[in-house]
Amino acid sequence: MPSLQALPRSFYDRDPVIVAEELLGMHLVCREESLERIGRIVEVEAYLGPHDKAAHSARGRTRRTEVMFGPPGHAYIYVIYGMHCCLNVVTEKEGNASAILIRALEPIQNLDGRGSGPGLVCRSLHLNRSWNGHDLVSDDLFIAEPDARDAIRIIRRPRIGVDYAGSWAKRLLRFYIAENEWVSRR
DNA sequence: TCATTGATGGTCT
DNA sequence: GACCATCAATGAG
Repeated sequence: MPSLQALPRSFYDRDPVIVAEELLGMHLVCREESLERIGRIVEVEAYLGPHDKAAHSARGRTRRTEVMFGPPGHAYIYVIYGMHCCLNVVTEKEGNASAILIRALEPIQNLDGRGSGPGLVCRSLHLNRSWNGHDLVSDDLFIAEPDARDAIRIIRRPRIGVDYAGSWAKRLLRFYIAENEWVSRR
């Protein structure tokens, strides 16, 4: 069994667009009660910060968005439409409030059901709001570079479900792996 | 294949 | 009380 090494905090402390593209193909690992769940990240969206009208942090620092404003390398998990959780990764220095939404996973190990769609990412990993703010530079929830990373082709598209954000809705901030069957809404 | 809708809750005004 | 970074099931074409 190869030992999976959590990516260092410096990985997250960079331009969110760069982090988003490099996250594609990485392995997301969640260990709970000796069960290890692993999914390959195949689809992400970048949210750039308070100036990005589509980002939660655009409405200022609140109880809900507190984690986004914090230091990089932490998990921002929120509930949407009452029944779904979405997993984000905080990027850049404390105060920038940028983050990457993990939209889809390709099952590698112990995933429950499909990992396709931002709500199902959390469901398949058994993540809930108690993980909000969790440090990803840890050994129970983290992202690691797999031993063999296939060459991938990245597709850039506008983000989903953010039509209210004016010109920001048109920006190509959604990234996914070309021709991957686990990507949502191809 | 596309459009509609129900389930469901936290956050902000 | 309105608004959502949703999903699955349904029914019409």
